[in-house]
Amino acid sequence: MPPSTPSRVRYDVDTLTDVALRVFRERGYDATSMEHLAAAAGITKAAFYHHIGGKEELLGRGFDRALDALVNMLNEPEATRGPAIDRVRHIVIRVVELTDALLPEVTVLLRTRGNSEIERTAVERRRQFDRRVGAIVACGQSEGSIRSDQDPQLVARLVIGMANSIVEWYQPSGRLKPRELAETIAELTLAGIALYPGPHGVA
Amino acid sequence: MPPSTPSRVRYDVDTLTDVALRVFRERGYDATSMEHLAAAAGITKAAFYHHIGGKEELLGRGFDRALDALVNMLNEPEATRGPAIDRVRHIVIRVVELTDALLPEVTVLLRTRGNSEIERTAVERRRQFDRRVGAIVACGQSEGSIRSDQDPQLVARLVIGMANSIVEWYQPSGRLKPRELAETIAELTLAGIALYPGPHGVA
DNA sequence: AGCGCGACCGACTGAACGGTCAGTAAGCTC
DNA sequence: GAGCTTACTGACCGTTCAGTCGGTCGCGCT
Repeated sequence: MPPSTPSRVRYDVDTLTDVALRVFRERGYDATSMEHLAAAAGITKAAFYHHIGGKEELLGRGFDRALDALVNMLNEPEATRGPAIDRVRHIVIRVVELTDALLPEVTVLLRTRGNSEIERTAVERRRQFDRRVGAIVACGQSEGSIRSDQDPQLVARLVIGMANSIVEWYQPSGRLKPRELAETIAELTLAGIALYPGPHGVA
Repeated sequence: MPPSTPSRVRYDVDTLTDVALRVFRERGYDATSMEHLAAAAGITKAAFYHHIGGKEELLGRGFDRALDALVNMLNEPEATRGPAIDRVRHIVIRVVELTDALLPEVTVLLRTRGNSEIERTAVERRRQFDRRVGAIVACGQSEGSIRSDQDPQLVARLVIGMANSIVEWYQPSGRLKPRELAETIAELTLAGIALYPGPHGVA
């Protein structure tokens, strides 16, 4: 038998983490049993435990994947140099792209309630991400590229909140291409939906 | 003993539903046991079952509270008459206000994954809500009050998504008043965050 | 005073949970 | 082909879950 068709499919930690996060995204972490994961992977529950330390380790690996990608993105040159409004635009686009690439990981991260130590750590890292974006918004306000009539931290939360909200309905296999979606969200974030900015709004 | 200080606190279905939804919001529905609910209410688990039919009934009551409020809101005169851009603005503000007033209910609704029949029904009702908002956006595009370079259903999802995202961090007891928050979100939705709309964006 | 009833409790049940373990089969090495 | 390692299985463990049940308490009514 050629080595391209092995007699038995082999699994490793990363592959099983992929499977687990896909199921976590569909059913939610708490509603997913190890039997669900085993069935989705095509092996027994005990075989799962041969590769991983426990259910929560799978969750932690998902958190790390998502948070590492998000934090690394904030260190990209386009997110650290230039006018703050352009940096915010880049961040919004990259958040959407990363969500497309790591949809299960990001979805699970966003749904976490902080019920365990590992979840609370992830929530705290995510808060730090929001705070860094808030600092960039504040920078843009003193620069004059971003409107100064709103709290910068609140603006950051809302902008990131809109970008994050796509996990509720977005399907990578759908017709809507991630690039188009990212551009749309960046455009709405920066310019809003109104055609004539005159008569609407408060200020 | 005066009737104002009864020897035993009495509970009814609505009070217990309040307690349950508060805990569901903090821990998540699946991670919440009936013992958690009983402890939060100050009674035993068996006493809880004296008033309600089961755990899922509490969830269903939360769904109904949130969805009834949201759908009724769409039938308010300010959401059915006038320029579509003003109707969208009103809807955004009311969504924030309702989220403030029914924070546990709305949060639990938004986190639902559709694992049971009652959850799937709620998800479907929520989709119908989004679709009705999408129709109003489309109306505004043909009216000329909303920009026509984006898919109306996508715009609706994103606008509602931003408003919904506040459940992740908003606390009704905090310094930020719901009215101010609602105005900020409506303003960002309509006009965006950029100060000079010229050099930024794609189109 | 005594009765009835709704509210409530402690103790329980069967099922499902996360996780363990002894054992097996396949592949590699010498 | 003996011996070892890795991947995996089926049966099982203790715990926790949603939900049940027989009985008790206290209030209102007569």
